[in-house]
Order: sequence, then structure tokens, then C-alpha cells
Amino acid sequence: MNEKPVRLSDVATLAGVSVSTASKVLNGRGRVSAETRRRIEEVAERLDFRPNALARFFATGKSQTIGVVTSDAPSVFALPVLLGAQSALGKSEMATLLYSVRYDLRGLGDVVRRLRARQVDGVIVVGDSLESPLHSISHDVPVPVVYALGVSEDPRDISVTPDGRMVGNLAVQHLLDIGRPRVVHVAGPATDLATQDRVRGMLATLQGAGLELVGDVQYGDWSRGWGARAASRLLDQGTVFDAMFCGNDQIATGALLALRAAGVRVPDDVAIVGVDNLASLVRQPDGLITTVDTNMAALGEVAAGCLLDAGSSTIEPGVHYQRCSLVLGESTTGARPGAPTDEERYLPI
Amino acid sequence: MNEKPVRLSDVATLAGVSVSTASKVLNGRGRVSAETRRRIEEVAERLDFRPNALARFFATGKSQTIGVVTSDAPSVFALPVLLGAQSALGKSEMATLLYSVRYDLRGLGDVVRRLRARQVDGVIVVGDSLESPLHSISHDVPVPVVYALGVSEDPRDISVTPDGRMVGNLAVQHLLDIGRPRVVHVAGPATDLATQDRVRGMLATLQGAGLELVGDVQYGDWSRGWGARAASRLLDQGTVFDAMFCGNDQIATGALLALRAAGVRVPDDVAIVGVDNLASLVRQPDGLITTVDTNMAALGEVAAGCLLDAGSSTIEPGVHYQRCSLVLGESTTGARPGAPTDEERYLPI
DNA sequence: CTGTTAGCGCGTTCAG
DNA sequence: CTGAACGCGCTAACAG
Repeated sequence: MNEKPVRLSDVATLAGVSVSTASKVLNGRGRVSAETRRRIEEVAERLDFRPNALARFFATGKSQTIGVVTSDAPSVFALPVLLGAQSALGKSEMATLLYSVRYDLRGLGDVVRRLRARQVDGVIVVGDSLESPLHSISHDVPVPVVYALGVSEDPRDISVTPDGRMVGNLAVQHLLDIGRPRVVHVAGPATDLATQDRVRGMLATLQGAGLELVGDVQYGDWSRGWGARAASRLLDQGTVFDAMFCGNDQIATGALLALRAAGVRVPDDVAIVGVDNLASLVRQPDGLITTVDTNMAALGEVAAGCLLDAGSSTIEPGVHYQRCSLVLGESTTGARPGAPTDEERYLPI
Repeated sequence: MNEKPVRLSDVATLAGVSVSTASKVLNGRGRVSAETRRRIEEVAERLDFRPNALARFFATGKSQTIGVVTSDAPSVFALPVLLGAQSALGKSEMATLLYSVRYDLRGLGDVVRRLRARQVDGVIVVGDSLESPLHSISHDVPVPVVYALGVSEDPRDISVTPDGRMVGNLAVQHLLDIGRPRVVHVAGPATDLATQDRVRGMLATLQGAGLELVGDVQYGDWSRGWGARAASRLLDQGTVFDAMFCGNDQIATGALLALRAAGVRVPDDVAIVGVDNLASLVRQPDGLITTVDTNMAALGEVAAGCLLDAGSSTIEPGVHYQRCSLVLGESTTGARPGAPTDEERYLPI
């Protein structure tokens, strides 16, 4: 556990060459005879040589490190983004420095100071919703910044965020595909950018099929309670519909409960699609709700990729939209793939 | 954004002193006259001097950085632990390097290599359940390691984990306090260490009150479906009980649904307590389930604290148990604190 | 109390 | 093709 670390000079002397030659070989630079190369590599291997990253960073001025900034109390969505980014960066021998700031992403001054002090090579700012734009720090740090799971207030910044229109599109297209043309939409807050994009995608898809939304968009919040109330109200009003697109899985769950409590069969009478694949995020997938997965891990990877390319290639500034995908569940199919036995079956709530 | 950084030598020359004097002042070391001290600080301030952390680390051999290792696909519980640790470390100007490894925490070899290369000053290994012990890497790295949200396979390591007995204790004590002596327990898997500890705490508390558990412990999995099935079965068997302690909130939710579906009033006929405060973890608290919060953020902070103290003070090896706390909800109180209006009220499922 | 001197371990010229 | 020499920015002994 505690042999003192072997240095490049150790390798060099043991291989009978100078430090600089060893350096060249181990970094693949410069032309060196195959023989000495082999010898150096062999010695390095044998000694289990690990270059002191700190010294290397210091010498090169690059830290091979990017800073990831997140809120102090982020939503569940932040974790997969973080890990996706970490995974992508790790492949390039980059490390991920994690910072959190209190609540909103306002008080960034202190974090910016730390990021600069540590000479990070880039920064990813991870938001936790699309309620409001992310505060831009691109002009406070001398390295590339990308914004994930949110949109920077500065349109010249690079932001990566779920494709809300595609969410609306996939959800409604699925409902149409299974023969449910009478769609209602129980959404989250009207002011949320995610809500707005999903509505656009939904309306475009309906229009493309020559259909219209049943009634107005029902705006509310993101809670299960809102989903239940909205469903009850629709029933009370005598609205006729055979499909429901909900702003997230919480709303969908609430709506499903209310509908079944009122004797409406799901999915036989009404099919329901949610958004987020929340059950899978909390690692307890139960296949209950058909949902649109916003692929947060992939989003994190893309954000990291943008950062890595930011220097070399030309990534266009602006908002990049992350594709999402449909995950089937009982709320539209009526049965889970790999249907369980009765004993295993989840209670049909 | 891009003036070239000011170095310590810049500050020194402008203040008319040598580099080392400036260094001493800005690090609070050595005795320096108040006058020169003031002058140096003033210049540093004016120039907005930020020491190059990389250079400092290199010179001192310490990276002021700790590595946090988590699973590639961690449970929701990992995020608060991560952030709690980050927060505690940040107060000591320590940074947090995030690493994830595939699935289980086995393939740690590569991560260990990176941790060593970057000269981290310590490591926190974050597990994602108590199903199985965490693989010990304490002998693979030359710095202190603590294990959080899991227990190291090596009893000489320091592990920080939720206090499962206290969970059982708080839950059952609350049920007894509200006058419910006939308690059943719907648990998670029998093999899970968390389950076992909770059972012990529960039984001890019952015994202390001169009571016995109603029936056997019902072992199952962590799902909502299991909670529902267990509740139904208890009813079918004619078991008489007025309180239910569930292994987590998912189980509790399933049980609650099944009971209400069978015409049993909750909490009037049966009071329910869960574990995890899951609703709050996913940032959509709805006050439905009375639950035991395992205080994951605090656990992360404690783990970080252990690491910081590991060198200086004497932290005893072994398992440290993190205190938990009770969070009241409708499933035992019958009404949420700050009861909502009818319109705001969540659907009583 | 302050300045001088020497590294920390590696990358990178530039001579040989 | 190889090696000697220097520098990255800062800290830490040791002199003055």
C-alpha cells in the first residue's frame, strides 16, 4: 500500500536512457528507435510506473479536469446527467470535479473562483428544470462552458436540453398508433419551457394527422395530486376522450388512479402516456406507465462531448436538443412485456 | 475574461518584497510585520491574485482533492450523499473528484489507478444499498478511505451507514405513541442488511413496551407491488392489526392502496409508516406517507468529516451509524400539517 | 522579521 | 536518434 511512487527518472535510469527520452516514449511523441522504446515500455510496465498527474498538469498548464456545477438540491434528473458526463469524460482521461451551489444556480461567484483556481479545462452547468434560464458564467471563466438540462440565458452559449417537441411527438404518435384519436393533455406549469415545447410537439403531431386536441391544455403543476384532480374534472365535465398525454409520470399516476377510481378502465377506455420514466430513475421500474424517457445519461454524455469538441471542432452555439424515446407500459399496452404470473403481478391499482 | 493570470511573483515585486514573504503572508504562515502584511494583502487584493492551485499542489504533494466513487447506475440515495460530502469538503477548500464504475463496485482497478495518479488525499466509496458488503480498496490506495451508504467487507475500514435499528425504533415508537400496539411488518428482502437491522430495532422497541409483533415478519422485495400483495394477504388471512411498518415508502404506498381498495381506512383503521422519505428525494413531497428519513445528505457530510479527521484525530474503525428522523404524513396523522384547501388537496387515494 | 536558494516531477526546447 | 538544460508557480528550509 505504501511503497513510494516510482518516478519517470526511475524508469529512465533503469532503462539506461535519459528522462526526456523516456518521456517521449511514454507520451508517443518524437521518433525513438524501436529497441529503446521497447525497453523503456518494458521497464515502465515492470515498475508499474504511473506519471504524477499533478506534476504533468503543472508542467503543461492543463488540468485534464472539467468542473460540473449543479444545484445544492437538484432533482433526480441531475444524477444521470452527472454520471453520463463523467463516463464520457473518463474515456478521455478527463476527471470530473463536482461542485454544488445553494438552491438556484445564482450564487456562482465562489464556485467560479474555485474553478479558476483549479485551472479546469471546461465547465458543465447542470440545471434541474426548464423553469427559468440558467445564469451564464461563460464570461467569468477562461474556458468553454456548456449548459445541460437547462438553457443558458445567453443564446451564444451552448446548451443541451431534452427535445420537448419530440416528447410531445412520440407520446401522441404512440396514442394515435394504437388507435386513440381523442387526446387530452394534462400538463405541468404553463410557464415552464418544457411544458411549452411538449405542447408544440403534441399539437404539430395532431395537426399532421388531421386531428385536434380535445379541449384546452390543462395546465397545473407536476404533482400526482394535480393529475388526479385534472382527470376527475375532465370526467365531471363529461369530456369525451380515449387518450391522455400527461406532463410527467407523477401526473400520469395521479390521473390513472382517479380514472380507475371512477370506474374508467385503463388502458381499455383511456390510454395514458407520461414523461420522465421516473420509475426507472428511482431504480424500481414497474412497467405501469407508458412514458417518454428523456435519456438524461445520454444528455450528460452529449454535454461532455460538446465540451471536448469545443476547442477543436466547430460546435454551433445555441440549444442542442437531446432525442428521447418511448418506453411502453401497461397504461397503453394493457400488459407488460414478459407478463408476470398472478402471484408476481403488481396490484392493478 | 482572458487577461493572463497574475502570479505570486507579480504580487511580490509590486509590494516590494520577495516571493517567499508574499507566500507566507497569503498562507498565514511565519511571522511578518503588520505593515508588510497589510501591503502585500492590499496588492494581492488589487491585482485579484488567485494562486495557481496546480502549482501549489505540485509543490506540496497534496491535491486538496478527494475522490468519490459511486456505482454507474446508483439509486436515488446516492445523489444526496454525494452532495452532502461535496458540501462538507468544500468548506475545507477540498474538491470532489467524481468517479463511477460499472454496476457493482467490483471493477475498481481502473478507478484506483486514476485516483492514485491524481494524488487524491482521500476516497469515499458510495454504495447504493446494503445488499452486499462493499469491496475494500483501502489497501490499494495510499490515502484514507471511508465507505458510505454501505459497509466495507473489511471490518477495519471506516463505514458510514444509516442506523437501521433506529429506523425500526422510530417507526414503531411512533406507532405506539399514537396508540397502535398491533403492529405488522412488511419488509424488504430478508438478506438485506438494512432489513435485518430494522427488524432488530423494531423488535427491541416492541419488547421494551411489553409487546410482540403481530404475525411473522413479511419478507419480500422493495416494490409497491409487494406492499400491495402483502397487505391483501394479511387481510385475507384475517390477521388483526392496526399498524403497519413497511420496509420502504414504495411498499408503504402499495400497502396503502391495497388497504383502501379493500375498504380499510388509513390511518383510522390502520396506520402506516414507511422508510426513505422518497417523495422528498424526488422533490415532490406530498405528505402522504409517514416515513423515516435516513438523512442521506447528513450521511455524506459525516463521511467527508471522517475523511478529513482520518489523519489527525482518531476516528475508530468500524461502522458508524447515521441517525435518522421521523417525518409525519397522512398515513398516520390523518391530515397534513398546514392542511390544504379542497381544491389544493391531493386526491385521497 | 525578511530574502536567498533549492527543489517538487514532468514536458519541451535545443544541441550533440 | 538521444541527452542535457531549463522552466512551470509555488512552498519550504535555511541564511542573513
